Amino acid sequence: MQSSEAKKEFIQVWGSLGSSWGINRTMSSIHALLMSSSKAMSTEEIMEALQISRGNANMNIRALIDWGLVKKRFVPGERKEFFEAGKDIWEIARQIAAERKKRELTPVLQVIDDLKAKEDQSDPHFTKLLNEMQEFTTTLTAVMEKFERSDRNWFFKRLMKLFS
Amino acid sequence: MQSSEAKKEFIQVWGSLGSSWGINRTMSSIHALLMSSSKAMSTEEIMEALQISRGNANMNIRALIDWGLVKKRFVPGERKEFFEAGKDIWEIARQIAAERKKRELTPVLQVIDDLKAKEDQSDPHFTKLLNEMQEFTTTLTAVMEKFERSDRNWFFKRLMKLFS
DNA sequence: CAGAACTTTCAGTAAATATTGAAAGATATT
DNA sequence: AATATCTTTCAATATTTACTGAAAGTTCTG
Repeated sequence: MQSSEAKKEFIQVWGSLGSSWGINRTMSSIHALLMSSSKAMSTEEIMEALQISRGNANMNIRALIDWGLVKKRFVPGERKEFFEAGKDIWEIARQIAAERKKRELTPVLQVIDDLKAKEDQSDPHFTKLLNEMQEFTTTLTAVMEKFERSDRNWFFKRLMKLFS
Repeated sequence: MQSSEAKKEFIQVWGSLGSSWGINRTMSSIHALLMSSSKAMSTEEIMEALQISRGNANMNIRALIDWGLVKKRFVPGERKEFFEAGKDIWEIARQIAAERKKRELTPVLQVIDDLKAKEDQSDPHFTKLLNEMQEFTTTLTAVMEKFERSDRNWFFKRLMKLFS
């Protein structure tokens, strides 16, 4: 499958966007490739399309599966695995938000808790900072959980309404 | 000024959080240091506290100023510059959101526009993807702009109401 | 169960990114 | 206007992160 110029550019852009958000370039490129492909692709095809090694392809496909962004797909009569990405953009956003919440927000809440316990109260300014940060993070977590559970459009509808 | 253990840990955690979001570790460490300091600090003091070189300190302080997270502060009788970070966590979040919108969301909208123009319509699936991505990005941009302009208490109140 | 088809791992290497420190550039001071 | 104080720049270097490819591992097939 030879991609159109537009698809290639899309893959490129998505890759660099990912990398500026702390997600490795290859991982987001594979994601873009699979999103823009209408059929599931094998590891070989991905390697070929992006000109990357087998090890790299394999590792990043696994990472995408881990993030819930890509699924294995068994193709009748084929022995090897095929992969496909979910195509609904709101669903993808929800998945990414949920994962980042789990990976980054939850640990931060934990750390703040620990710090508050350690902190000797000698610096009221710092104590206040920790408290506000805890409040902020807790609220943000709640927002993300709501988003995580909301159905496709409910959340953004509410949000837009809130701001209109 | 010798920081407490808790402050040191806070700086450390904030730094690694930043780096997992594509912001360089030193930049977020300096930010954490300044947030947790009740007085403005000079470049020298920052270098000393974080054990970093002058060049590194200077570059990252400039970046923080660029992001609107840190401000110069002239101290009477002192020739050198002092720096201080805003302390209001909602304000900080707003600033970061606004900057990332400007740096990443706006360019993406531009690219999608270009791609839609280039795309030859031969692949309806890809066309649909681009359209949905455009819709999504536009909505997200609108939400962030609202957040950007809203005043602190208003936003917080509305947000809490959404979840009650 | 031997061999083929495919997947995973990981030590070595390459590439990207961040940091240093010394020199050049400013700006103030006498 | 020479000197001192402070800031910025940037080529060299160090560190971190990502990638490769071959070998080991796994699963399927006849």
